[in-house]
Amino acid sequence: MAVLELVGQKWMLRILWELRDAPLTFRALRARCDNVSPTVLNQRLAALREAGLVELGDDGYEPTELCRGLGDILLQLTDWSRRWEKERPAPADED
Amino acid sequence: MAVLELVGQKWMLRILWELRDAPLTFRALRARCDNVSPTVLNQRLAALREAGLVELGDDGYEPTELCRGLGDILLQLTDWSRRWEKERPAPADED
DNA sequence: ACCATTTGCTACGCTTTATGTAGCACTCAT
DNA sequence: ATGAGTGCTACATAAAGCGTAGCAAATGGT
Repeated sequence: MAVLELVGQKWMLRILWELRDAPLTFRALRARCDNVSPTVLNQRLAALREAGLVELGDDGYEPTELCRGLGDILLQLTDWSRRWEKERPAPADED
Repeated sequence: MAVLELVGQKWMLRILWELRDAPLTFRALRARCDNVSPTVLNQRLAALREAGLVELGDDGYEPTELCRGLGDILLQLTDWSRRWEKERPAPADED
């Protein structure tokens, strides 16, 4: 299950999520991702580009056709997330 | 998108994936996850339990009802993964 | 040509997180 | 009591991430 290793890395899901509907420049994407350090962002984008999931176009980074299916799944994930946040036990205060 | 932070942590997707159809003991789960260090596994399981997604039953750790929907999404993710592995550009050799 | 702005991206020192091994406390069967 | 299984923790080391600063190239304005 190679995708779990790729997409299970920190920031990966977030990055793909932020690119879901419009291209973003490196800096804009960084801003969307809570100003993740450019070092990590670059590493992730490099991995995503090598995997053929993201490409750098004229308007910034955008998901490739290959990535569309993943986008749908991410949408379902966030749908599920909303339901989960309503039903989950503890309101997520840390200790 | 709180779920992205929870589930985007290292090993999280893998853990949920390994628990997809049968309960696993702490040690068995650890073995399935490439012998991830017990420190991290315990941290992740604690987070998943606090989130109400996983519980410790008589036969080991298992996803809760709340988690079922997520399981379906994970299945789709692995479906997508199989397609992706056929069509992706580089055969994933590291450098 | 010159300057300011924006682009993608890298370098560096520091903190956080993960790893790997060992082992504790507990339960249960023998 | 012994041995094997359980969940989980401690500790030192290695890896990953963070935050800030800044570089080189491209763009637009004067």
